[in-house]
Amino acid sequence: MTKNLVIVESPAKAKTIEGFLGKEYTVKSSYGHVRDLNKNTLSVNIEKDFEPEYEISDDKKALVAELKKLSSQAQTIWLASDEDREGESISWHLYEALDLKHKDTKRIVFHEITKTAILNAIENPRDIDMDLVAAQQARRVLDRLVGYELSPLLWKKVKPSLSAGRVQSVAVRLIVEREEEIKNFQQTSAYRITAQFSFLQDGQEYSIAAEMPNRFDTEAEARAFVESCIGASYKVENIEKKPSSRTPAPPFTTSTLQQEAARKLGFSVANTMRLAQQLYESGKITYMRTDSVNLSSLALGMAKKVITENYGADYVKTRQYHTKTKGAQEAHEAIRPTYLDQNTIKGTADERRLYELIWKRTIASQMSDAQIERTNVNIGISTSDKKFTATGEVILFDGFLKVYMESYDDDEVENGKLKMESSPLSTFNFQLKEGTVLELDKMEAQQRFTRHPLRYTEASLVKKMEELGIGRPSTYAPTISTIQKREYVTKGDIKGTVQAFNVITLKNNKITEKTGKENYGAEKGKLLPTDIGVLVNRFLLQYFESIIDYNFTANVEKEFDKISEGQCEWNKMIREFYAGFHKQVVSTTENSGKFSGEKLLGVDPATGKNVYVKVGRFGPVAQIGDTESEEKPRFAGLRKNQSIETITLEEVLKLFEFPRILGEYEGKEVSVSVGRFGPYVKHANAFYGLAKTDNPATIDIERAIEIIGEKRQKDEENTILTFDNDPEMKVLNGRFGPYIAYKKKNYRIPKDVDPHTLTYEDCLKLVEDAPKTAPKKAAPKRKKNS
DNA sequence: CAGTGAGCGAGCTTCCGCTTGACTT
Repeated sequence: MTKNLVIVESPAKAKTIEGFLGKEYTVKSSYGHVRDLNKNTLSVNIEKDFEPEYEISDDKKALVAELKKLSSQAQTIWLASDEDREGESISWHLYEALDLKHKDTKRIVFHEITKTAILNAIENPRDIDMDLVAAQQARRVLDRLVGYELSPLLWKKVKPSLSAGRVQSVAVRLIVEREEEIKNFQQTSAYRITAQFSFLQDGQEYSIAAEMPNRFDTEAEARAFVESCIGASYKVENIEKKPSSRTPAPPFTTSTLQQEAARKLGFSVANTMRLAQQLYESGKITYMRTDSVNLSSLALGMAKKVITENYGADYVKTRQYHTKTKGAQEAHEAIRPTYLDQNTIKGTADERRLYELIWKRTIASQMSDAQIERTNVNIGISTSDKKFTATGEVILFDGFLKVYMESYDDDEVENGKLKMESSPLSTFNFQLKEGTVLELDKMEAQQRFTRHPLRYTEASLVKKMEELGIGRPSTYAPTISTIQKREYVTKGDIKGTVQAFNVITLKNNKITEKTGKENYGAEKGKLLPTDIGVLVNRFLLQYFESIIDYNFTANVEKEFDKISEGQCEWNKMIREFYAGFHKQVVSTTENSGKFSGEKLLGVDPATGKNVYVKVGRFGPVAQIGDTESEEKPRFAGLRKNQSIETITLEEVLKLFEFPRILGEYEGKEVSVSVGRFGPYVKHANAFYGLAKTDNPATIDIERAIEIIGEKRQKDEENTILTFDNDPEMKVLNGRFGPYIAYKKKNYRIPKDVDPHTLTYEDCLKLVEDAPKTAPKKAAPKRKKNS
């Protein structure tokens, strides 16, 4: 029997807090929300002013029962979920689901997990803020209405099982529109003039690299300029020294951690979050889903001590950062090491690398500015008014740079705005004087091409979404996985193209010209829209532009804020939104036809029939013949790397060349075809995948038989046991170790059993005792071919 | 895993945010 029951959201937090409070307190976790709308129905009663129909989530039933028991025995129940909209709602749902009494219930909040903060919270309890709960309810209901009315519309008009939502559909839109921008990009070029100078000082030769601030648009202008420099002399006209400083980046939030881990360590967003979760659960870092850059006073104190000890007092400058992020709720601290005096930890290599990144960023954020002296040198040309400039940076005091420097995305560097920050700091290690005469070693006019904007990476998409205020720290990673699961977007590489550029060189007063070659536009691990993504986006843009408007979330957030301040009723807001939205859903349902993106490619030379490409029930498909005609059209699915946007008639006709019948083997037909999982050989109702080096268009019967033989041998090697009395029962060795295969289903073998010693009866028993697995969802029904 | 796309109709899919394990073929 406990006197006080404290309920927080996360079990790791519960453990820590229990240590701070005496034994009169039991601390439990709700594991996030305990109630939600039913997944299978709309669960919003439109007639009853949008009343939500909540239920205890299946995986929370046991937990709620336990909490209910504990709370009935406790004198006081402290609801200590996070201090934000969702957290307030979690407390209210707990209050409802546990049947708590008002007089026994206290709502407390804290932003940092420190003893002082917790004790202070206990001293200052309040009631549940029902306005904030209403705002969360509005958010929840709006998302449900949008998601559950738009998705079925897509099933009907575009393709089954698709989805749309306030967040994911905007993420897809960003990726689709970036691709369009790239497609419409008009490349131009200009000539950049650089020069290499040298001079003697105290008997030693120094060299300086300089550049002309302006570029020439045409080759003729560039050449004319270079020619005008034949025989010219060069002189330092003035030198400008400017002190400047640089400040460290704020501590990590979820979004900036994902970005830096991608740039510096090459981690995917999901991988970063998995590792961070590990670090959090083992107590090494603070909570990893946060939009706050705030550090507790305890952390600031620790940082000061660590920096002083390691680098000296000069390097300390503690600061409190403030978020600039739209809609930030700041329920937690920034992501930081729990113990700042540990600059490394035990763990896997990746855990260590992520931890060290967090440690450096946190420490650097509390260190002094770097003091820099920037030197600009103007170099005059005797034959021209134009000038060259050379710049150099000297670090006078490194400050935080001793520990950490933030990285930038390539496009930011390209844009030039971050050039100085990101280029390696160059130094003038000599004293230039005004009037120094410089020797020209070489001058070059090089043709430079403008570059299209870069495609999004996972991390740069998260960054963009955060800027737009779309999605939350807990949903960035899942959203990226959803839009890939729906096949709106794939992750892939773009091959660059080789591009020629001209270079005009002036050396020893002689001009030479040559052509260089450069690989342009190669990109790795980028998010690319698929045909389905493009089509769904076009559909939403045509009929529901307001929902995928980049400002939609920001606008409804303003409404939610009004609700949370008690200035507006949540039902009223939803009522007003739903009136227009639902009308549009109904009119689109009734007035629009199938939205398949059908495109007439041309005419099949063999039959004279029309050839189309479109998005069909199973994805992008090519079609020969008209649907309305007497004769049934022929269909062939597009390959993974093909798109209805770019595929040619020729390529489409090739798709219809399969299946190719190769001949006979063991009295059965051998054919080759291309399926969902790539090219395969089919023989006697069995399938054999082709090797990467095999071409299904040219493969012959001999090679096919070879492939069949190889696969059979491999299966043989993976077979541990077979039984004469029942050929359907097999013990096989698979990816996860030995298992039993029986009647097209697989069963586990207990770890302590040697699979080689199993008898037929043992196997049958294991099959029968296997826990009844829920029928695989969405298992496609298949006709038995007798 | 490896088919599919006439039309019909049954029965399925789906949102965003809060949180962790259970479990894999």
